Amino acid sequence: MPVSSPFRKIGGYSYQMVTVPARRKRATIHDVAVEAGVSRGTVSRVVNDEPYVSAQARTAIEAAIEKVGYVPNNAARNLVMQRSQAVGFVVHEPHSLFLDDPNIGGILLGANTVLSRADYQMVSLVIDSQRDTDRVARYLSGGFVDGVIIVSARHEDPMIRVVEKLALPAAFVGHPPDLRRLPFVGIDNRRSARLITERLMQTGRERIGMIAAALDRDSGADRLAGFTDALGSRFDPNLVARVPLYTYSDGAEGMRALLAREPDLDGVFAASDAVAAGALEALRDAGRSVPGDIGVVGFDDSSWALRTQPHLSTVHQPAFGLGAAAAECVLGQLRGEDQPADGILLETPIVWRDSA
Amino acid sequence: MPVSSPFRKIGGYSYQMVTVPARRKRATIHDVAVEAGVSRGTVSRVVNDEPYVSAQARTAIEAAIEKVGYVPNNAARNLVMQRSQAVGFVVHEPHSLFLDDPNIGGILLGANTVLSRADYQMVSLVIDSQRDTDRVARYLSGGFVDGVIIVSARHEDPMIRVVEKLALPAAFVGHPPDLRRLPFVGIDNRRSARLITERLMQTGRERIGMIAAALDRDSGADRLAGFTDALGSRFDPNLVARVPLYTYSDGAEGMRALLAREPDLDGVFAASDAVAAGALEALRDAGRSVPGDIGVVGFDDSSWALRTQPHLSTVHQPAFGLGAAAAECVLGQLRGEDQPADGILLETPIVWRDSA
DNA sequence: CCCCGAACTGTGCACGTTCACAGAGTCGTC
DNA sequence: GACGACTCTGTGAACGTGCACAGTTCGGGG
Repeated sequence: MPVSSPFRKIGGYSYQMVTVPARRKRATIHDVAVEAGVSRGTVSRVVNDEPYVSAQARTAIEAAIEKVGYVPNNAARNLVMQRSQAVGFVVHEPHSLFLDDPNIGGILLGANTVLSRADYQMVSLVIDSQRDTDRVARYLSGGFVDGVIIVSARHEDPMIRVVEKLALPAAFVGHPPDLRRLPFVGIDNRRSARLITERLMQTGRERIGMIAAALDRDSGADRLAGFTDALGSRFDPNLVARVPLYTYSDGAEGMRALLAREPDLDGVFAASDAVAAGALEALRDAGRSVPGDIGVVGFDDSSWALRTQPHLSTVHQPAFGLGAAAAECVLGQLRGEDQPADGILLETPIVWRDSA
Repeated sequence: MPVSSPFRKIGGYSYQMVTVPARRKRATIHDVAVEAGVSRGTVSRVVNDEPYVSAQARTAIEAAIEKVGYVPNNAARNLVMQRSQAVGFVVHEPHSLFLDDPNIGGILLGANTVLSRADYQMVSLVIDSQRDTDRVARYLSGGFVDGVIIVSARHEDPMIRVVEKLALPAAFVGHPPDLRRLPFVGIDNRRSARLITERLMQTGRERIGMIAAALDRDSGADRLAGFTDALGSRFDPNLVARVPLYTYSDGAEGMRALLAREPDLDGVFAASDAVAAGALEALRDAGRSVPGDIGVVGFDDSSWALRTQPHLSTVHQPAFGLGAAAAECVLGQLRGEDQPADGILLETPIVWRDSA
C-alpha cells in the first residue's frame, strides 16, 4: 500500500509515492473537488462563475480552494479551450529608435493596461532585422497568441501579409497605405498638421516653412499634406526641407538647410518634437530668437516638448490611448464583435506653449 | 460513412464530419505521423531533436511536417512538461516614470533579446498601485511563468517575499538592501559616483556640490555615498541638495536651492542625467555658463545626455546589458546551473563630453 | 547457433482542464 | 398522478504532447 504523504492529501488517486517530491506539487481542480466533497464539474462551474451551483456547494468549494491554495492551470485550460490567452505586441523598429521614441513606451503601457485588466498577457516582440521578421512570423503562426497589436508597420510590411494569411485578430497602430481592410487605430495626422499650421498663421507669421521627415511612412507624408492644405495657394515647395528620420540631428540639419535657402523665414512646422528640438539648436546657432524672430511648432507632445528651451507648442499625440484602443480592438474581435471597418481615429488636442 | 474532406486527409481517425469547419484546424503531431507513415513517438523524437531515429524516417517526417504545416502546440507541451516557457518582466514603477526613465526601455530590450533567442517569451507586468501588486503576485503564483526579472524593486518590496516564497527562479535588476541571497545584476553605484566625482576634482573644481535624488532607493543612497567617499575630509554637507525623484524638475529645484546656499559653487554632480538637465536649466536662468563657470556631471548616459546644451559628461549605465544579464541569470537557474551568490556587477565607463 | 546489446519504433498513460450529456431531485400544472 | 420544466450534480471523453516502457530488428562475439 502507498504510504500517505505527511503534508498532502492524495484523494482518490492511487499514486505510489516512494520519496517526498522536492517541489510541492500544485493543487489541481481534482484536489479541490475531493476536499469539498463534490465533483470536478461542479468545481469548474464555480471557478468559471457559471450558474447551476447550489449555495451550499459554492461555499464549500470556495473554502476548499482557499485551503488547498488552488490556482487554475493555464496550460491545461488553454489546451482544451484552443486559445492562449495572450496577445502579441509587435514593434517594427530598430532597437535604437525603440528607446528614443517616447510614443512607443506609451502605446505599450496603454495596451498592457487594457490587456491585463482583461486577464490577457502581453508578449512583446521586437523586430530589428529580417531574421526577426521570420521569427515573429513563425511565432504568430504557432498559436502562442490569440491576437496581435502591431506598431509602426511600414509600407509593404511583411507583417501585414502574415496577419492577413493567418486571419489573426489584429490591430495596427498607424495605417500603412496597403493595409486594406485590417483594423487600425491612429490619429488624423493630416488634419492635425493643418490645424497647427493654421494656428501658426493666425499668430501673424508670414513665411512659414516645414521640416518634413519620414516621408516613407504614412505619418510623415500626411503631416506634409496637412501643412500644404493649410497654406493653400500660399504654399511654396522651396519652404519644405525633407529629412529621412524623426530625429534630433535630422531636425538640426533640416533647419540649417531651410535657413540657408530662405533666410527671412518667421515660422517653422517641424514634423516631430525631436525634429523641432534639433531645429531649435540650429536656430540658436544662427542667432535667431524663438519665438521672437521665428515661431516653431512640433508634433507628438513627447517628453522632448518640455526639455527644450523654450517649451514647444505642439500637437498632443495620445500614445497611451492609442495602445489602449488597439488592445480594445483586438479584445473586441476576440469576443466576436464587429469592428469599425475604417479604423479608429483619436483626438489630438493642440498644446500651446512658448515656442510659437 | 464519413465523407472525406476535400482539403484535408483524415487518416486513421473516425471523425464524423458534417460541415466543413469554418477555421482550418491546426495540424497535430498525429497528422504528421500518419502522413509520414510512422508513429507519434518517432515524430516527437524528430521534433525535439533526439537520437534513435533512422535517416529514412527523419527525412519522411521532415517532409510531412512541411507538407501539413505542423507547428507544435505549446499548450499541450507546457501541460505535460509542467512549464510555461515564459519569463515575467516586472517593473515596479509608476507609469509616468516608466515613460521618462530611458533605462527601463533598454533593460526591457536586453532581456527580451536574450529570452527570445532562447525561445522563451517575455510577459511584461507593470506595477503601478497596490492593486497591481496583488494581481502580479497572483499571476506569478499561477504558474504562468517559469521565472521572473524584477526591475526597480524598493526596500521592503512585497515582490521580494513573493519570489522567495514561491522559490521562483528570479533575477533582480538593482539590489534593495533586504534582498538577502536572491540573485541580482546591477552596477556599482557607489564606486561609479566616486570615480566621476574624482574626475570632476581633477579638472580643477574647488567647491563641488551634489544634487542627490531618490535616497529611499539603494541607487540614490549609494551615489551620495560615492560622492562623499571622493571628497573625503573636504566633504561639506551644506553642498548637498536632496530631492525626491530622478526628474528634470527636481533637478532644477535642487540646483536653485544649492545656488542660493552656495553661490560660489564651481562643480556639481547630479544624481542622474535628467536631474543634470534640470540643473542646467536653473544654471542658465542664473546666468552661469557651463562648463565655463561651473562643471556639471550626470549619471546614466541616457538620451538626456545628448539633448542638453552642452552635452553631458556622465557615467554610462549599461541598460541593455543589465537586461541581458538578468535574463541569462534566470535562464541559467532554469537550466539548473549554480548562480553567483553575490550578484553580478557590470562595468560603468565614464563618458567625458562638454559639460565638465 | 545462441545470446546480448545497440539502434530504432510503437503504445499507453498522464498532464489538468472544459464541455456535452446523463441522471437525480424538486416543483408546479393539467 | 403523470409529465414537463428547471435546478443541480457527476462522468467520460476529448485537447496534443512527452515519456517510460515494451517490442522488433540487426549485427557481432563467444
